[in-house]
Amino acid sequence: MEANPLNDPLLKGLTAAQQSAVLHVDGPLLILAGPGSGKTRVVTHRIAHLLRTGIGPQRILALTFTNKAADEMRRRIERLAPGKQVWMSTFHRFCAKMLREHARLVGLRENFTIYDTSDSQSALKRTLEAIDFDPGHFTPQQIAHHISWAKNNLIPAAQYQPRPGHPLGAVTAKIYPSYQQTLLTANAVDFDDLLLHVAMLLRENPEVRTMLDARFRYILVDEYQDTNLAQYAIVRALSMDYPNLAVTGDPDQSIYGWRGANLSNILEFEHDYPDVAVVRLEQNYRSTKSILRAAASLIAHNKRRKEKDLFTDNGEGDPVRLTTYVTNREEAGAIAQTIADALRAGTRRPRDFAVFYRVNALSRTFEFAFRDAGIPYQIAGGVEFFQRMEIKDVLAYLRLLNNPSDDEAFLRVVNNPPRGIGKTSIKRLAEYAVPRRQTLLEAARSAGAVDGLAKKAIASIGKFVHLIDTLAHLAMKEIEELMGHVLVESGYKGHLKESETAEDDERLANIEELLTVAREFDEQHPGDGHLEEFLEQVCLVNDTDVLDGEDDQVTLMTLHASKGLEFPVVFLSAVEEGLLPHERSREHPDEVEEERRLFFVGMTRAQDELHLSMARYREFRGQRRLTVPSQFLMELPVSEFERNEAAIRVWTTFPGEDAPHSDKHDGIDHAHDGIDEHAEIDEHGAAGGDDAEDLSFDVASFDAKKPAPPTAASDEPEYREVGQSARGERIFRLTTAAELHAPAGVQSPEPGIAPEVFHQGMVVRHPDYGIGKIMALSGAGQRRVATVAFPTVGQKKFILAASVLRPVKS
DNA sequence: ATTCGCAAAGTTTTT
DNA sequence: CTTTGCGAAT
Repeated sequence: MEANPLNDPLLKGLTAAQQSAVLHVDGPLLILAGPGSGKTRVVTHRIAHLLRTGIGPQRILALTFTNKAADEMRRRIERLAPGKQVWMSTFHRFCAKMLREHARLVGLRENFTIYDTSDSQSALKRTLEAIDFDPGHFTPQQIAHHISWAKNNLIPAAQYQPRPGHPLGAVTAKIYPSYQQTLLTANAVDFDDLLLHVAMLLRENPEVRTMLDARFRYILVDEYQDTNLAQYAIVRALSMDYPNLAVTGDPDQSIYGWRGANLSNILEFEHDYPDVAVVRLEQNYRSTKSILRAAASLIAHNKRRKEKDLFTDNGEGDPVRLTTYVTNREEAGAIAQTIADALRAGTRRPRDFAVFYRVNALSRTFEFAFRDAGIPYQIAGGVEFFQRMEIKDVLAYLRLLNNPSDDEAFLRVVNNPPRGIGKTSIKRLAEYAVPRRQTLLEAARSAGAVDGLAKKAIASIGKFVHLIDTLAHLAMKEIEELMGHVLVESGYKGHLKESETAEDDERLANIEELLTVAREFDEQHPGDGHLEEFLEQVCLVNDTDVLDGEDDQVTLMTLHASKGLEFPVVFLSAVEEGLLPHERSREHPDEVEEERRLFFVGMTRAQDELHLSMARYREFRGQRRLTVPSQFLMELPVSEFERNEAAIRVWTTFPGEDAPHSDKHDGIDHAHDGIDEHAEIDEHGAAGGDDAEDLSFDVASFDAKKPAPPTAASDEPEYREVGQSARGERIFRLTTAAELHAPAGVQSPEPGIAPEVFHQGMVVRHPDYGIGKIMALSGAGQRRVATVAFPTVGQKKFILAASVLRPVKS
């Protein structure tokens, strides 16, 4: 080992903190790594360091959450220490391997099938039917989710106890054991079982635990903040005799609490391993100072965290931009326009940009905008290849060959293509199989003995069984060849070819694609008999792994999907109450903290430019809604942002001229609406706000369109005349929903709250401006006036007796 | 066995 | 506005 860091390629260019992590060999290690802090570099260099101290590669295990992360790590290790085969994989893949070795210990056979989410759901529904249980108003999905929760929390079916007074728990208690039996009969596991079985196996078989603990002397866990209790137990069990456990993570980036990730695992790591070495990586190499400052300011509002001092030597950069658009279409259009301009100017390429949103449903507007603007884009997480019907069908044949007990696979293929085995016949088979704890294929073999089966059905079933047996002889062949036989001999391909629809043509193309996947697998796994491996490979893979910087396109994705990535320019859209934080988190403070972390993750993806935006009116689920700015905006240093407020716009016309049209396609060139063309008006019609003095007029943007006739009850925003300027021009502004829904002249749908309720420093909510803080109060009684600071629009004055301000409980 | 129509519900989703 | 699931109808 080299002593001088300057000459050591593994230490060169690293900070003292990073070096200490790289050089750490024995004992527990906690690396608290802020966003963009060079974590992957530290981790890979540390593994390379372990290797060169003479530790065998087979003694090292690195666990990640995604295939992508594992692949990236493997790639970098290969560069640092060529030829060393360190075991790097996802938790689930690792557990699948362990479980194959010890399947018998949990009542499985080593050729078990891994059910994906839809297989599991279908198995659950089948179980409900089989035990003839009516879950009342609970959906199978809710029950599945709750079973998943139990598994993530290390509660096996036998130990599940419903909490008193919890109806869903009571229902789950009835179904969970039966569902497990269904899986066991099918020699199958769901995703959660992979972890649960291994955790239980380690707990109940000390000799196995001891052996594996000794086998994996050096364990490394990435994204430790996202581990759930089962993963925690597994890691813990493997690090008792050899507690050389290194975990990396950032409590501030934990965004999978809703899936059972337990933030306590990382927060309490020092408690679990008292002699832990803690390394904090707080220097950020990714973002500008202004971006980092904003992100740090936001996350500081979380309670459950470890204080971190993020800093960077990078430049100050452009200020973070916060823009309020009138509608989501304008938001998307303006973002597309901004990108198009940069592309035209040649300063950026498409792959430099990313657009984030909280929910997938918001992607649509962007798709249209990008298509219109002719900007190449890709969306993370569309309809996934391996979820397609035809792919699942073909794979189901292979699954059934590998594991004849796989009932889900049987059901999928038994009458596909149609061979005259209808619903009734299948029902009879199931009725025969379930009480005997037989698999459906076993029952099919004794079809003659099954009550109530028609002669024709018995013959068809016999033919199907024969087909499977014939194909089973080929199961040891290479995957591509096997798949070819399946496609032809099952008649699946022929059935698709017969039909002439474009849809089926596409399916055939997808099947060709699957054959290519098989061919590639064969090339990587020379020789026969890798069917099980192939199936495991394809069911533990996610197509978003394919999505990376290969293509030069703008990337559209959810905030969740953005974790671990970085982009020069990030647009973070729809920063609105109900979306960020999401509606469903409102009740629980913990969940609001997770939403804040989600926002933090999104912001810290940006290298050079961060653009936050919101729309005053958002079309969502077919409805146009007035939005409220996100409460998180209050926690950002908005005073140093570049703010563009386009929400409440003032148009003026000279006497005799027409007012602007309120239709969205009104001919007004919104793309050119800038801050200096508009000013704000408070609800009393008086100019106010920071920019009031700069009120300027935009006569040029009017065309000859007629103003919309005032309609009584409409959700459409419209332009209303609100007064005259000193020069006699008519002033219009876009109405707010509060006005639209209230009779004219009435400001508030409900009477004002007694003015004396308000006090300085109180947090209040305004229907248009969102959440703000009372900065000052003056006057008394009916004339009492509050000065309120809002994150998006600055300070506003309100006569309390008449205003729609409401105190916010906090 | 497919197709049609209507009702209901619609965070996020590494595996 | 979608997508999805179920039941009825061809």
